[in-house]
Amino acid sequence: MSKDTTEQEAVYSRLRQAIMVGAIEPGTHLTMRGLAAAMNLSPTPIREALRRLNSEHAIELLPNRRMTVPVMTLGRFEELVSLRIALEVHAAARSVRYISDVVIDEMQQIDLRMDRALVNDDLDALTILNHQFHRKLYAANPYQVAIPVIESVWLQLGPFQRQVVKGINEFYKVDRHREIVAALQSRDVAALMTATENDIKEGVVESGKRLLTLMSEPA
Amino acid sequence: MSKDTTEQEAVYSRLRQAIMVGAIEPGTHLTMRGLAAAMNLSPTPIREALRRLNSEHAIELLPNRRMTVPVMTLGRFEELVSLRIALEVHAAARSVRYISDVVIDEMQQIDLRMDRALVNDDLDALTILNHQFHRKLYAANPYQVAIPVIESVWLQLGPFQRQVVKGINEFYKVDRHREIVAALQSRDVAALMTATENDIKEGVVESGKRLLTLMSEPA
DNA sequence: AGTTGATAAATGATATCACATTATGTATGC
DNA sequence: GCATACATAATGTGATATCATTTATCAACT
Repeated sequence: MSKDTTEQEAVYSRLRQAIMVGAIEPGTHLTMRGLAAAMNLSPTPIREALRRLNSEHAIELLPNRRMTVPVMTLGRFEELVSLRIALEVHAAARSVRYISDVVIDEMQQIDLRMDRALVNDDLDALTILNHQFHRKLYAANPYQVAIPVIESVWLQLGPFQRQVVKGINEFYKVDRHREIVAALQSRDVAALMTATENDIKEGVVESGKRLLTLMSEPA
Repeated sequence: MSKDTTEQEAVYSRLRQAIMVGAIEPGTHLTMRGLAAAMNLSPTPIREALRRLNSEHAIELLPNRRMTVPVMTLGRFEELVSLRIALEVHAAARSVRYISDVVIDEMQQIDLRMDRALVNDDLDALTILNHQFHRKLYAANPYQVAIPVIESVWLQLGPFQRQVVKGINEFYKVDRHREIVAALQSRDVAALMTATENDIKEGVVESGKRLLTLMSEPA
């Protein structure tokens, strides 16, 4: 039995992915023994994975020692989105000088797959591909240190993702991705920054706000 | 026996603090059983703490499964500092509308303690207080989500911190903190942003670059 | 009927144990 | 003398056991 990766790492990736696409509903209680039983493992690797996710603020540790996926509020949502914009605009600008035609081409490939996912109404794939598209750009910078930080923000927006995406699938503008690509081709940093900001804003902000406002009104 | 906090958490905080002030030299090999023996604990809580730190990129996991504090390179350093500036300028701007006289006063108190630490040549205290000063500002924003992200960057700059601070203690301009305070008092966002950027730049950048250049030349 | 109190079940935290992998030190061969 | 092969020690990983705390269940009481 060749163990190239640890169980703990596998559990971590799996849960992380689930949270990132919003597969775990906010407020869900997570128990170590429950997850352990579901994955046929001992509680040990589970607990390690959960703690890592807690360190990244993907999972909340309640005072009772219970763990749950945090619920989104309007204030937190706005902060997370504006942080995401600040981070990604920064990372995009920092990547421009390392951009090559190969990278641009790969980004376009991902964008094409997004079109297909959109047609198939595959919202999880849409989210994952969108992340891939942006990560591809930031990863062009070889000394890059921003991606883990950005992914941490994606993670925290994750639980909310599915609900938001559901509401905006028809409004989603892949056009912004084309603007990003165009800015990269002409190595236009300013255009890239505004395109990135607009992409994030149009992607989630408007409908997210609308959703949260609706949620908080009825009470 | 009232356990208000877990062993794992204590180990995590302790190691994190040590890394943040640069007490652990880059390249040092960390073994779980070694740390466990040193702290009179079983390897279990140690491993959880180390994994959390690894998730935050404070500790590197080598392919041999060995763990170490990563060494700094010039490219990584520049990326980390520019990321730190982007993040803190953003967080500072986002905090202004929540600022009160109480917060400003507390920041000035911290700044005074920094003056004393500077006189006493207590470099670790200087680093910790500097972090406190900035965190106090960002924490004024009640919906704030940037602090964990910023601290993650501090952590990654940490191992390098002691060497840098040693080289710049006499150049360190606490004046910039006064500029930050002045900008807050007049609620001048633009001035706050430039003061924050200058504070970070003057604090570490110049001497850090110099150090890394010297280090990479002889080799 | 609803609330409270006691008991039982479940949970998280840590230590210990067992196993596979990796490192270290020693001796052997060239 | 130096490199290689082997044996031994050390290390990381995960399972199991144990304990304290928390949650759930249910009966008794007002």
